[in-house]
Amino acid sequence: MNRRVTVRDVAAEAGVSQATASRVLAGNESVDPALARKVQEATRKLGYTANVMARALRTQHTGTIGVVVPSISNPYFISVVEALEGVLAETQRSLILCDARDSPAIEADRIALLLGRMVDGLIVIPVSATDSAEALRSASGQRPVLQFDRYVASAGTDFIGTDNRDGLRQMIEHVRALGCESFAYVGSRATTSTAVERLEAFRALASTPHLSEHWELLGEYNVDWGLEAGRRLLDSGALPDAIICSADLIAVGVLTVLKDAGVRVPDDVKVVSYDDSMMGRITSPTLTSVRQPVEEMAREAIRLLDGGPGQSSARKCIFTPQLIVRESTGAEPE
Amino acid sequence: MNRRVTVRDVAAEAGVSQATASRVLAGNESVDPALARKVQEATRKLGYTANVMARALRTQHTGTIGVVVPSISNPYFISVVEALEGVLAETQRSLILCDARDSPAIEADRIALLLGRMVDGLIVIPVSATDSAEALRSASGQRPVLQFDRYVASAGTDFIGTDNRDGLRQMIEHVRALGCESFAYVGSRATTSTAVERLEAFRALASTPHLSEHWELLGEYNVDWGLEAGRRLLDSGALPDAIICSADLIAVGVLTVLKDAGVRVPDDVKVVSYDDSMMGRITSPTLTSVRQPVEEMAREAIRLLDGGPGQSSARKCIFTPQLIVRESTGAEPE
DNA sequence: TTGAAAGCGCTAACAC
DNA sequence: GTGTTAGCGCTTTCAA
Repeated sequence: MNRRVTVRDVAAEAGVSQATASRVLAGNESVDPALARKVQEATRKLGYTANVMARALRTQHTGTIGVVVPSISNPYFISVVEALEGVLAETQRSLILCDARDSPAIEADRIALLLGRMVDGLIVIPVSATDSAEALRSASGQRPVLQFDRYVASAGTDFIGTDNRDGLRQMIEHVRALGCESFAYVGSRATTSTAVERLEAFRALASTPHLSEHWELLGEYNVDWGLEAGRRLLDSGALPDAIICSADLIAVGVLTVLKDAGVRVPDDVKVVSYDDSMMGRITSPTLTSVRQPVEEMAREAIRLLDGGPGQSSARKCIFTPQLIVRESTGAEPE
Repeated sequence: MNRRVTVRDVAAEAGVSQATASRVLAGNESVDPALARKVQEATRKLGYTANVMARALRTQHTGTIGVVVPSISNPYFISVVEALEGVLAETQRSLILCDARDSPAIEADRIALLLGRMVDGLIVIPVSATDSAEALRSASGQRPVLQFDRYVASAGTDFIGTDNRDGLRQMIEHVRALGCESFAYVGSRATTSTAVERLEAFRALASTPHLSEHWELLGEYNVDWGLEAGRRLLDSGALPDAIICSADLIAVGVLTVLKDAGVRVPDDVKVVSYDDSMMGRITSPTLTSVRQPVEEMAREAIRLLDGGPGQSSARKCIFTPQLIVRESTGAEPE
């Protein structure tokens, strides 16, 4: 646990000034090739790596962006992180990740942490449409901030998301085409923009004038809620023709309960879901699910972030998702 | 995007020296209550938050530890991160997470990044038993470093892990008790300590003098490899009585292929796995899997890290895992 | 091209 | 109890 090796050490070893060493390390300044080589060698010999914090203190940027997700155990969020990581790697940058554990307080804390560590920008999937606003707003006063997937209007930051309404439309048209006329919606409580938009779209689309009844079960974005909701559905007596789940995590729970009760999917009831995460490919049956174009969204997110703060007002960029049909609505096993 | 507000600003606003302001902010020094109040007010009025990097540059610690995992999409690693996060939260600390994307080069890079950001310590699940050594060794010269789950002996750091040999013993004894006599092992190539230990244990335990044949399929820790291995098993003609998988991710792939081929688990073949991650609870059938005591391991990890570098030599702390029996070896559906 | 020196925002000696 | 000052490791004027 030796003292860190600093530019000063490198400079001494190479027999040049600190400034020269720094120039060589930066690469872009004009330095005598001979001296440059000496510095390179010293660097290698001493195993020098720059202290990012000290450098950042000076330059005000770090080549890292901070990412805060509501829950690290949601595979959809993980896929977002991986996509962002890929895009950043193209420009030699990296990301540091924090988990808000579904708590606005922890989220605010992590945002402050990242800001204090001088990330060049922040990408946040907000925990709450209301309680996340303040932290986002105050952060956006210091660094470019972009909301991803979920939108908090009052935060006043740029936003990348998808058309949840259209996603729901695709789900419902698909099962209607299969003959379904009654629907249950199993989603999360309306605490996020995605939850609100999906629920409203469901309400608008699920019932037509002359037919179909529908019902709604609202909880959280996790497997346990899916299990619970599945049980309630079963206890209520009659099942709908189709169960519309607002996330794969939830659908997984629902599917499990259905299976245990001997209900056959898709024969007895169809199940459609949202996210198209890895989970939906390992369940039995596999899940028909709405895929969001995560890679493209990630690329656009970094582009916006790099563009600095929105010129005048916050920019919104909405992508169109696409339904992927699998066994839970009757696709043949691959 | 205003200029940051600094202690200097707060001090000026409160009409005291920078040092006094800093003392008040630190809290533990003795300061005239009247002045203290002024500083508090100025802080609030200006919306001051300390710059963690500047502070760290001075104090050499940050209240954050860095965690590097081989792959963020492996739910077992995610469970480790969540456990660590919980333990750190108890002492108002937090963690920043980096994904090595299964590459020793990226891993080295992330370790340097974290070190440059002055984390107080590093917990690493190494990507490779050989290629991760250098980065770990050099990091351990600067900060306390602890290896978790996988061990790189030459790195010379402390280690927290589980007894993989015993895990395998439990798996095999369990299926033997169920009458299985021939086994296939589907694991990852021997590039990590866990892969090596599990494979060796399998070899030592799977064949007894008078009966049973066995075979080995070695690939990666992911679902695709499980799919591939499952296909090979099927193509080879006869199936073993039991398939021993070295990770849930792999078992999930194997199970999928088996299901598609109409092979019944556990009737036709038993499947046992390792990790007891969430995945194993959503597959059909659910997976019998070896659970590692992640919470306790996390707590011990932080304890070791806090204890500073190993007094003399590297400390190793080995926990005992436990087999959880589920449907894939015949447990009744909950 | 190179070096000396200032300063990013903060804390900790050391003086008063 | 409070202020002055040095310096954490780095980059970047400004002179030479």
